Amino acid sequence: MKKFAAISRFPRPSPAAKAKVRLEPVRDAERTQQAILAAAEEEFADKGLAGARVDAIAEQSGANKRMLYYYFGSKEQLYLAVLERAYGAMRQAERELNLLDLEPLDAIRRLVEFKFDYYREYPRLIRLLAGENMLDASFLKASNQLREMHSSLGEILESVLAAGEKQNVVKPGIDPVHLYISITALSYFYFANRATLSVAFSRDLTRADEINERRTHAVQVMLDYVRV
Amino acid sequence: MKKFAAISRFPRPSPAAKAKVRLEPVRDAERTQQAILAAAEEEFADKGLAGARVDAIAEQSGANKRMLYYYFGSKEQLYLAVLERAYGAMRQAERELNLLDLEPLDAIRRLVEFKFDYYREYPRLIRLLAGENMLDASFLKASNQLREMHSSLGEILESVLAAGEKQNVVKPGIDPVHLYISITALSYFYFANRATLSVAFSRDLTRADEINERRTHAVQVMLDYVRV
Amino acid sequence: MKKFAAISRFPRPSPAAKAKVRLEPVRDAERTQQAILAAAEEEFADKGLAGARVDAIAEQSGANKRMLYYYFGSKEQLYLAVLERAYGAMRQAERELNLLDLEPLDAIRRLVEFKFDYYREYPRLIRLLAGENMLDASFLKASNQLREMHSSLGEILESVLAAGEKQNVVKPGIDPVHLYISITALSYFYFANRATLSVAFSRDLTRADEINERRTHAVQVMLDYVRV
Amino acid sequence: MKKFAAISRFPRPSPAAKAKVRLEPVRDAERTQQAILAAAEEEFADKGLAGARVDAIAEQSGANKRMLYYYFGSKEQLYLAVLERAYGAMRQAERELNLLDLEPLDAIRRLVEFKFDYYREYPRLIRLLAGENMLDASFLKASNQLREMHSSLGEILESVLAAGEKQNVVKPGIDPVHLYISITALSYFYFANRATLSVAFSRDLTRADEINERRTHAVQVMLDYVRV
DNA sequence: TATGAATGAGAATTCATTCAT
DNA sequence: GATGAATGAATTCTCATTCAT
Repeated sequence: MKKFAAISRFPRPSPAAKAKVRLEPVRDAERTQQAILAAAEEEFADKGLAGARVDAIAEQSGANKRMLYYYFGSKEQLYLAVLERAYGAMRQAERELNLLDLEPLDAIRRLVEFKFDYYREYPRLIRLLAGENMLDASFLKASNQLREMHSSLGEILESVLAAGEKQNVVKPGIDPVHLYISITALSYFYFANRATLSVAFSRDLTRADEINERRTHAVQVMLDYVRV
Repeated sequence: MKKFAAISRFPRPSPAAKAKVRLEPVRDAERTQQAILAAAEEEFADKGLAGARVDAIAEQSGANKRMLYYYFGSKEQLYLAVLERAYGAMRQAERELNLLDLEPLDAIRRLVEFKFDYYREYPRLIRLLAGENMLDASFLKASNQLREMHSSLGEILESVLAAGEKQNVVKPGIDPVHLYISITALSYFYFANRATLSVAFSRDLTRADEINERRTHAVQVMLDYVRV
Repeated sequence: MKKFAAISRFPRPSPAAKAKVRLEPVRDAERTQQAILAAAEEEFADKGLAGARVDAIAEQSGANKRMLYYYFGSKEQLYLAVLERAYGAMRQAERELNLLDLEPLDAIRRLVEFKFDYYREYPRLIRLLAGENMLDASFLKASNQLREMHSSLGEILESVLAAGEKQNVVKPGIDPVHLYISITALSYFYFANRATLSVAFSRDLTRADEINERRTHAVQVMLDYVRV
Repeated sequence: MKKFAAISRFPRPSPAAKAKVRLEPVRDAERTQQAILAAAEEEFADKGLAGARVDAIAEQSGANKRMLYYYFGSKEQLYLAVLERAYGAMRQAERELNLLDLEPLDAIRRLVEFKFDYYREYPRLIRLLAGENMLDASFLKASNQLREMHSSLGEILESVLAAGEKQNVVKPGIDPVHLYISITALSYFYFANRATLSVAFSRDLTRADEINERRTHAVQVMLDYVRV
């Protein structure tokens, strides 16, 4: 008897699928696709594109392997679908931050915390991005959908910094792109490399108190940098 | 039991291997092993453990595929040997920094610059580490050699910070481990994710002037953070 | 849906397979498995576990090599399946002998003849057992299925001997296990070692008249032993 | 520092080799060959021709792998050499039995006991023979040396039986070849199949008391058969 | 006579993908 | 839409044997 995998809360299944009554898992296109995507996300995040196994995804999703090709065409296209969904969800969340409504320093703090919290709650994204970087972002580059998803944060941060300068609370000359990269780096690197770092420092960096301490640290570093 | 001669600052493939020139069949165990290691480092850095191809390593190294098993036992053991060499070389280089001989703020700057320069010159290390993190550092954890290679930088940074506090040039209460992680993050993330970042910001982050700007930025961020 | 009829007394390769005729690609799991088992039995009996070639089994069975792993997992597990089938069939045949319905001496004679005839008709079993003995019965020992297939003949022979003693036609004190071993030995050794024996005695022991003579001899030896 | 493997007591090294003072194991042709033969005998007995590993033999013998080819030419020729040595030693031992000097029934008993004891003390021979039988005695057949080593026991047993008949202690009409085969079978099968038999009867047939009981049983069976 | 490095032909196993129903 | 069987091209690994010293 087949079971569908739990579906990640981040890239949510469409409301339609969600509203469906859970009956026998037969002949429900939307639901099958979501189950495959969820299983694929896990597998690709865990093993990378090369290490992922189509068989594992099929089994984990509860769908027949043939369905995977039916809906997505190939392993690579499935990988792309996963990437688009996860990456798109993050970009969407960023867009909903409304940083321009905040005081400049609050906006910086908000962004740092958002990045940190997002990665903490959705570590698969980090692994997907790490894998994609090992592929030189070749799928990101090839994706029409994702090419159009430029981070708008560059421009938004530019406005934030400009406002801060005008209010004399932010030092002048900060490159918004490098600022964004650093904000992301402080969280991403921590979550991406917890494994090797824990070994290197003989200190369990996966504990909740360590994580909270890191969050405070990241905010502090970035605020110290932007403040006048 | 084999021992390697002193390892050059970055283990790099010999020019011969790089040009895919077949080694003349000199029966030189050391040379063959080095050629295999060099080729393997490149392949594993490029493709990760799962994506790497033993055949490709053999061909690239100019050695017979059988030699790879003769000397290293299996693909995974070869991967471990590569990791140990690359990781060990970095730790060794860190040890030679002699940060304690510098003024506290100079030491911080020196460390940021060192990390940045090391990754810039040896990007394969980043890719190896990224791959290893996707494996949850399972090989790092399993390696006796590497387990003993705890970064000594935790303690060294602690001394640097203490000295800085005493001289009243460093703010109190900084956690040396998180400081080290942030220093590393600012460089690592940049080099590791240049590919996706360049897409996201439509800006070629691989150009030399961008890289230099990044270096300056990283130093600034960390100094702003530690300064009193 | 195709199904094979009850399996003939000795699992033997279908004539089709024997003639190396490619099965038409009917998608019939049961049939494919049986074809693989039959081909594997022949190969393992011929060459032993180490000498058998997975490629040869695949070709002989008419199935794709991949199917072999699909259904049996590995060469060793396939070997085990073959062993279980062949060994189980013999134990089953033994169980159907109903020795207790016969007069004691008739029962002994019946058992000797049965063993002899079984090995004569199914020489692959001898070769499988010889191979398995060279592996110290490691697969027999590891098989849950086979562990439970203790020969019941120990107890049955015990009853036969007891009845014979009571009737004063069998001498007392005979160990049923050693009796069984000897009965088996006289047939097994002959068929297993015909090759070397024929050389040693410059006498073709594979001829039908030699075989019949041997059968008579074996019966005589065992009856002379048990008779009072 | 290399060590030579212990050399089996059955096929003994030549006296010359034996008299050598044990110095460093360099450049002693005879000794190297004996070490290789001893290691090969163990490996071939354990694994069969197909399962045996040339590397294992070389390592176990303490000799360089190249030496193995230097002295024996190939894996198969080495196997043959092992077979010839082991088989020849048994035939030689048989020849030294001098059965004709004994009373007929004593001669039979002597032969049964000899076979039993020889296999007990030299179980590798059983495994070598079992392996060779799986190869259809192809090496025995091909060996000039072994072809000439017909068992003389056929003729000797014929004389023994004739004498027994004349003395009226042996029943007439016994085929000496089948008698010899049965005598061998009762011991060989027991030692060859102890592994599977122990499993089948849940009884440890490798214990010393079991073995002694078996010896008595074998003598009894054969004497009951030949006696008038 | 001895040694360790090297080789190429296989052998087992894996994997993404397609077919027949 | 869905399923399980089937496929062939890789892919890792093994092995007997030979070469250079």
